[in-house]
Amino acid sequence: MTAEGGTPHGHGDPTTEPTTPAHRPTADRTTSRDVARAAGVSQATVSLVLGDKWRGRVSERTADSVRALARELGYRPNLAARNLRLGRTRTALLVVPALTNEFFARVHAGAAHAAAEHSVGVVLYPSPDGIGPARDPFDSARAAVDGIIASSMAANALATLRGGGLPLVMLDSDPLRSDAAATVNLDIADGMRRTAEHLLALGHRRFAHIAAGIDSWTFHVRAEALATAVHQAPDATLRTEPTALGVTEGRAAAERALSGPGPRPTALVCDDDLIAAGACKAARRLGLRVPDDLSITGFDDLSLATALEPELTTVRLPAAAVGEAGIRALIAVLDGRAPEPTELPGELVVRDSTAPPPADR
Amino acid sequence: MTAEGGTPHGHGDPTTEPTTPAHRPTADRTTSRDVARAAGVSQATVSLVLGDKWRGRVSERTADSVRALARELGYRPNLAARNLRLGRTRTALLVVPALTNEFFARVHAGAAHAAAEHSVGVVLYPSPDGIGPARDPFDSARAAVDGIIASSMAANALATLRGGGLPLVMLDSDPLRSDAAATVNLDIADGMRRTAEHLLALGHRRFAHIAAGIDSWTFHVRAEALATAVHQAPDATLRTEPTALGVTEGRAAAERALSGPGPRPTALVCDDDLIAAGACKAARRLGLRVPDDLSITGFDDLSLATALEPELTTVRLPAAAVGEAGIRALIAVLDGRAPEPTELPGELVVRDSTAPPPADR
DNA sequence: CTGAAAGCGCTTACAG
DNA sequence: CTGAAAGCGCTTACAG
Repeated sequence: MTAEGGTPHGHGDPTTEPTTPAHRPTADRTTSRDVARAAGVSQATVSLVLGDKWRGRVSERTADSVRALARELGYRPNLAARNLRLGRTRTALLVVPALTNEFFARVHAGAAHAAAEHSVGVVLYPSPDGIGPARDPFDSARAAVDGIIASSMAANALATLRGGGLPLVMLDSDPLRSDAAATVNLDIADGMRRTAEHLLALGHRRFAHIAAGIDSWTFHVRAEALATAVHQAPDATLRTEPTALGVTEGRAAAERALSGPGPRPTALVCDDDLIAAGACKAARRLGLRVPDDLSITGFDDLSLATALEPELTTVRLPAAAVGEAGIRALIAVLDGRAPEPTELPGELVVRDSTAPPPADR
Repeated sequence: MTAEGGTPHGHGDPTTEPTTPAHRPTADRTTSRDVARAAGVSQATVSLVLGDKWRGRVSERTADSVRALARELGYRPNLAARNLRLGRTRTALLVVPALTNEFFARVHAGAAHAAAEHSVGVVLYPSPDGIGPARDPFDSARAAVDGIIASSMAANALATLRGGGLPLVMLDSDPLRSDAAATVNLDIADGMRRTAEHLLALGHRRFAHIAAGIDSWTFHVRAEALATAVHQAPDATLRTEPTALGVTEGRAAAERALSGPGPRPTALVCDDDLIAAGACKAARRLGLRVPDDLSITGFDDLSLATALEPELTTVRLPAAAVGEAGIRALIAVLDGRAPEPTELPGELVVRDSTAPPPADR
């Protein structure tokens, strides 16, 4: 298996070009040596010119001719060779629970964007089991990387990641309990607090938390912040209904919350927008109007939030900014600089899925 | 910038270990040489044992000790060196228009899954401009790859991709006009035909196509197939309203289609689920009930399709299977085998957004 | 059963 | 202003 597949060798002019040795694993790709030969200069000169380090060391004329020949011959530097020589790859591994979740797709987009600005590559490793530890990111991604950025990983997923001895940047993870080289935090607690205060101000007192049943920092914080904020109102009640992430699962959990014993909650606080979408469906099934009979909030502000009707009140999380900050922090670490600790705010976006509870109308 | 950041060197035992040369770009990572030295064997033996090619060539005892030492020292092979030596990377570059579109996230998931089974890595390159040509995927992704898989690219995006001289597999693209090494097709036309026939059978005659205004094969086919199928009914009419991909954009286009001159269409055929979600919002704004007053169909069957109310009638595209087939085709090409041409079917999923037109009720 | 050697393609001191 | 040489860490014939 070579890069060019089964194509037979087809050397240039065998009379001017010395015969290559029999063992030739990399097929017929143009190398810097080929360019050097064509230009009548040394390999070093080619490297200097193409690496833009030639000023004052190579004549303008030579540089021009090298560049022309390189283009003509379709020369592309062999990255494996460069990486080996340089001892670094300028590539970061981004580990996320699942890319089909738009939040992580945005984190990736932000990371890729920031990385491109610094001529750094991003290799993605979506943890196969949704959340949870990748068995071996190094084996599976197979990429040579300089460092790792991991987002929103479950608590027990860290060990595997630290195995490589590579610098690790944690995103949306416990800033205290991490031995990461840097962290990028989201002020999740503040977002949840604002949500609760918004609902309390509307008059809600009976809350249900449709909570992602995932053992990760980001969801623990949501639960705690919600409980703390709700109980500021002495007469407020809060029950919790755990669910997997997803519309169907969220619907089932919301149905349980709405049809359980005791007085029905008037506000469903959901741990993300997918769950909230499910909660909206549950409400409709039970004949409850949103927001007239029931208020529902989400988290993340995915595109789903405005695709729904009514549009979701939710906490906007700057996912792309998280990815960008992650890359910047990693680059700082790799450059031996101290990364500036980052905490990104969320923003409560009030839309049409929240209103005063029915009793108050 | 080294892999370990600013940490100072900290060699093992300097009395037993010869001093390393001054220039040491790759910090203090354990190499196969270190393992060999520790085990008292040659580097070759380490390579053989760890590459599982030792049977009959190295004693069981030696192999065991090498493995133990490798683990103990935390040895990880330098991929750059291996890639250079082998002349291949076992890595594929996946180029998609935008990862925040769930369809492509699923294509990636399928590709990553199939790739992992074959110990192949996938590096992702989301085209920055949404659709359209990546400026230079090789520079930006910076990964050394053996081949490229590109999905649903605009017609003019191909040239850049072929620049590398690497084998190219095209997904969801024109099977005829491609000089790719292999293609994986989706039977888009059939899906659109079934959609039209479903609506015709319900009694619809006035159609509007809310069409993605993107110059790519996949959308051209949708337009053609719809027009052909609709015009099987001699009294059917079809107007087209172009839009960018997205909920907001789809809503605006649907509003234009619904409030244009002439009799109002009774069915809105949308080029994807996001546009359809926008169309649903447009209907509600105009006081039209879906599906009683207006039928709406989508394409893709994203999770959005069932998050909406009513749930969307749409064409399910096997996105993950597309990604898987892409990887398999690329591996076949790289191995010098002829890839089996693949055409994956779509499936019309009838849900609650389509019904007979109001006149027939 | 094991080791010494070559070489993948690149970049960077170093010598002229 | 330019070239010859070394070496990154690996794998694979090849020689014993």
